[in-house]
Amino acid sequence: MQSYTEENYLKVIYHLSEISNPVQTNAIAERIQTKAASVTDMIKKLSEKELVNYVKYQGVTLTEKGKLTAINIVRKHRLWEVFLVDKLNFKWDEVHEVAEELEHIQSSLLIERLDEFLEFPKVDPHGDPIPDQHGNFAELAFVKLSKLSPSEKGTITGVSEHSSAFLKHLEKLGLTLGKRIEVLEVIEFDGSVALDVEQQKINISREVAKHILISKY
Amino acid sequence: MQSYTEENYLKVIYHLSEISNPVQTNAIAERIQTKAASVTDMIKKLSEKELVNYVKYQGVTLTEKGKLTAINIVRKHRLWEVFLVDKLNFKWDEVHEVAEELEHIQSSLLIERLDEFLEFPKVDPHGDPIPDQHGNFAELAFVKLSKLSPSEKGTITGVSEHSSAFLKHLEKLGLTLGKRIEVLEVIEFDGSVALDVEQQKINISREVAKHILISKY
DNA sequence: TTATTATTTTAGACAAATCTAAAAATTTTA
DNA sequence: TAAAATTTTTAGATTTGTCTAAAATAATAA
Repeated sequence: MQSYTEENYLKVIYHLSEISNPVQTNAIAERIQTKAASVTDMIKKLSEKELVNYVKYQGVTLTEKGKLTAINIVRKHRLWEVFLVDKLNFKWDEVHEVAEELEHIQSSLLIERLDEFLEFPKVDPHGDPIPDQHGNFAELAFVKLSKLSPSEKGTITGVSEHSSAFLKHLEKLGLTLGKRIEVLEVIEFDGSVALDVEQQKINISREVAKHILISKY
Repeated sequence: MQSYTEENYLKVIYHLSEISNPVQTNAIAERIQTKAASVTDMIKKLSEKELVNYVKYQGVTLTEKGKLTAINIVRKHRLWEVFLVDKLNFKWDEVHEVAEELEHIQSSLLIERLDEFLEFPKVDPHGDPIPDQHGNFAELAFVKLSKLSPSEKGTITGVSEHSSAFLKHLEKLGLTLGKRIEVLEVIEFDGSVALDVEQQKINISREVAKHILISKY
């Protein structure tokens, strides 16, 4: 069994390793809001427990065991987010912090019953997939909006950035889950994208486009 | 804001002070599964934060501030128990440990929404009353006999345990529906209760008293 | 390819919560 | 009421997770 803190490190390493692998000490420190020295200490501890592979100065990767633990926390986090939005009427930009706490509750009975109560959801309110109890993700076909070319169409099915600033920005632009979009133009100068959303032409920066997930069907 | 550990101490002191006030160091140590020395340390800390009144060797009482904090944790615990039983089909004897964890989640929005979702329950699955967000308990038609203080009177109007062993025990003691009782004394040692029933003085354990419901009118 | 800069690790310290062992205070018993 | 037993507190140590400052390593630039 891992401590609350250890769980947080594993989760953060899991998320960061989707961007780059192995994960750097400083990247973890920034995400966890702590100092690099503290990260090194914790990494050593996780390494002794065989939850991560660690080579000095080279960064960390999760072991199979560490990855399963991390995915389990992600599962709990996303199920709780569904609960908060579907049952308690939280808005999608209000759920993250509370789910950060709830994800550490230790009871597999609780989480399986919650899954059932929510009718086995496959994605969370941000469109991120929810793994099953064995750590397997359902196959979901989506692409970053920033990867689409002019004239390509699709439906917004998720985001890969969950700060409330970002989510509020999207709401203001009318870019919410389920909306149908078409790419009109990709500006060479800065990579920004011109879109058609419900007959409205809007422009978004490449930074924003990168975090919008599109299903092409 | 209090730590997880501080919250636990406050909650335990709150519950123990219903049996005897002030609360002894050893009583807390036993409940929290720790050593008396550790309790003394924590009590000093809580005292500095003005959450408890502490006199060396005399035990502790909660301050108004400490009591409110404790009641708030009790509120959260009981609301989560209702959720687990009513929504996730937990049995009433499976909920306690999970609720012990859930009660420490910090989000008043969460707890108010949960209250609403559960349709503002007044009692938890064990029949214990759920205080409102200001720490007030609703006046209930029934009170557990174990909650009465010396000299309080009432009429036996129900039980919250239906095993035949328990019911036979009550018959033997003459504690049947409709009988008028008066609490003579609550024994500090084990929380057992001395009663007057039809001019007879009898003693019952706290465990039994907990399952006898009294109407005070 | 050496110098500079950035990143990471080590060493030693600190705060929170706990522990053991011994001392102090209180309560009970004789 | 003095001795014995119990309860509580103190003193000093330990564990977990963190920190600062300095040293080591790696990456980048001249």
